[in-house]
Amino acid sequence: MLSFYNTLTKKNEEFKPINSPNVSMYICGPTVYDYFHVGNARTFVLADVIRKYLEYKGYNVKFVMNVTDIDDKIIKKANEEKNSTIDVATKYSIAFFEDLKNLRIKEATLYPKATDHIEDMINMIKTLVDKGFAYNVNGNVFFDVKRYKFYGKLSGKNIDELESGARVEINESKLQPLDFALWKKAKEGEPFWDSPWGKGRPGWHIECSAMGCKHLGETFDIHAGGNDLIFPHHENEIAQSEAATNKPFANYWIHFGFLNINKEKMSKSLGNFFTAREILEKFSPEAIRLFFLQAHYRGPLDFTDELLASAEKGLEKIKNLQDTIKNRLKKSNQKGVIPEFDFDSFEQKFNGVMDDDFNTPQAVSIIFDFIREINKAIAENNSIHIDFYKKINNFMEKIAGSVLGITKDKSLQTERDSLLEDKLIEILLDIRFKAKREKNYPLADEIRNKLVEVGITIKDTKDGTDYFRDN
RNA sequence: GGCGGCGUGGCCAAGUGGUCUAAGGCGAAGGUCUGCAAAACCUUUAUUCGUCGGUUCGAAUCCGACCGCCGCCUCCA
Repeated sequence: MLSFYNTLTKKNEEFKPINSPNVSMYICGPTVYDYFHVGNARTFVLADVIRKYLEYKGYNVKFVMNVTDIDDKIIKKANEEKNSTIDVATKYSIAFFEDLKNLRIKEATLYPKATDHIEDMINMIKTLVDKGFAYNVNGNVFFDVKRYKFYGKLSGKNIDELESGARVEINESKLQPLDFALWKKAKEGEPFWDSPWGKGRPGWHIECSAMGCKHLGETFDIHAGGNDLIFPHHENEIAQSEAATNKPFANYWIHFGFLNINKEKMSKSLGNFFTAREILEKFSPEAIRLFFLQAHYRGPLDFTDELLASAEKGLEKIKNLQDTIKNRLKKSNQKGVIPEFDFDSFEQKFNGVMDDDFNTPQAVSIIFDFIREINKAIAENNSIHIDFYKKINNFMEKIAGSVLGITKDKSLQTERDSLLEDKLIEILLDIRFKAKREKNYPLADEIRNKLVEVGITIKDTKDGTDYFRDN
């Protein structure tokens, strides 16, 4: 039974989809005005793992991630780069998709763009104006937070206290400072769309409401995003959507903890950030994912090169096992033994911890326990039946691969392997084996060293010599 | 000021009332295997969970106080 923490109710709840086995899930995607940073990457990877775990459990997940392609920051960037907002958005959208792919994040079912949904947003704003939840001041339309009596229910904030905080921008035209823009009047030279309130563009919050409702329904299952979106973004989404539809917007709200630099939030506005693509140049996507998954999704996590390096090191354990399996699958015969091994109990443990608020650190520890036991089983037996390796491979692919994404990427592997290369290596290993048998160690070592020079490492084992290519 | 979170071994990080003398990864030390390697495996590395009190038969886990750190309340994953 899967249960996880719901920000809306502030407790763990059993997950009951509206229309099982279908699950509707929305995650706030990027505003494409720059490359996204590692903090964003954490959110995207974690959402990816949750989505994949749901799929692993048999749910059919409709996973929607929006792309905000019109917004103040894009306009600003366009001015800086002396470019059009469309060019800026296009450039960084392309980069966004590349980075997602490089992080081994599964493609969403849909990536709706804000500019493709202006009509839907205008309609929702119209409804809000008609119902008296929103008001127009000179072509700017604001949501009246006082009219929506549950305002603050997600973030646990109270309107009056927020006002006394006095950090909210003073804007003469608003009824109260917390009111937020649904529609912004276009200034000179800014991109605009026609609307009943004149030329302008949508406010930031309305797009998620409009696109969520359109693609997932007025009420959907899961809405996820980073911690800092709880207020005001998600609070505002709830207010708008529920005021417009009279229905609950999303049933479960999941929020991810921050990635910090020296205990401080990594953010574009603080300038202490690394882009995901920078980090991908230094570390493998699997190591980055492992690093994220070794901490709980709701807590903060400090980011340093040292920590990434230790994740990269840990990942080698996984890779080494995969390499071993790959070798054995190639040559193991049908005659060896099949060691006793309880694959099911590992899978059950994995399910158990993931069902409990997606405890990925424990899930990872189970993978490592599994690897240790498997390595032991392999070491203890002289000749192992190929079926055993197939089972190991299936387990790893199913759990560590498909759900967590911390196994070595297969597509990369197959590209690098050529049959001819394999045969040549095997010929050399055969010669080396004979040399060893005749105690001609200088020749044996020479072969090994020469292979290392071209990026092939070999390991002598009870079942012959394994070899693998360095990545 | 309001709201929320956190403080566990050298580092990272699970665990939230008994199975905890506390998982897993990294690091360190020793060992097994090997012609030597590599990998793997084994052993050791927190009788202790920020501090001080309390509740309880029993607490890292609940309560209180204190110390320290961080986030949201403004665009932000």
